[in-house]
Amino acid sequence: MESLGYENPRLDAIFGALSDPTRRAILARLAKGKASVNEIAEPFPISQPAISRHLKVLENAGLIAREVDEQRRLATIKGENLKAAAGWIDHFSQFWTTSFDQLDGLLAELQKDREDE
Amino acid sequence: MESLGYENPRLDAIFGALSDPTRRAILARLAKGKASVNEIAEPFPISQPAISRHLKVLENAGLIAREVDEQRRLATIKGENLKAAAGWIDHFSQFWTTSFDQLDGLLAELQKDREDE
DNA sequence: TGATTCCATAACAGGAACGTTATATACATA
DNA sequence: TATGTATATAACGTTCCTGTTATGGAATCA
Repeated sequence: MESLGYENPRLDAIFGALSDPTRRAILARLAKGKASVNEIAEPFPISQPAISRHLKVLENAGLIAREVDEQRRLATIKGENLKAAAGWIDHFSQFWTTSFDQLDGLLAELQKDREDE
Repeated sequence: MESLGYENPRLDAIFGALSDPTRRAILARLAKGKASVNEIAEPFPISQPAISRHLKVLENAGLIAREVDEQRRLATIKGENLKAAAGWIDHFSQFWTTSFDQLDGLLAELQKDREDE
């Protein structure tokens, strides 16, 4: 099962990628379908190299995949790693929405995850 | 309804706060209940001022609240803003449902929680 | 009062992040 | 072949982030 221990570089990268408004907007754009770098860059007031680097950050976080189409590089959304982020949040959100009775079980689960590392 | 536009400083702060493993661990600790700064700092190999600053980052992101108890400053989890992050992810996850199969139920639950507010 | 505990803030250093412009590379086309 | 288009990378500067040590303030206790 998914690790939820102290250190988790994958979550670092995912949340770090999501913390930038340009990158969130890029993901929003890609949610409508794959797009080339220039198509992605068009609405933003920053340079093309800056966009290329944002794309690399998203790629390193596993949030997008890239493919080659002639001289263009198309980017597509990759949902799996975003699921990891949603899963982390959801996991903890349970602590604030469930009764204290169930808290112990959830805590035991967390503890187990940490020990799995 | 919640804004999902290009810029959203609140999401910047929330995702930025979550991108650090120490801060995620602090939230995990606080999920077990309120704690003082020293109690929070105890398991970490970093100095108390460093912990104090992490707490300030979490507070600025609206992820924790603080209260005074004699000479101690207790911190508690504050779920609302974390739901904003979950909501952002959830919103876009609609487009990638293929890879979100097993999370659908949980996300629906989250959605319900948000509507209850 | 004086000492101790708990926590915050200031000042600083090292490195990461994000932007820029300039340039290189690869493919497409005339 | 020469040229234009699409994208990546290099080099650089500025700002932000995270840690440190030193210190200050408030509450507690001897």
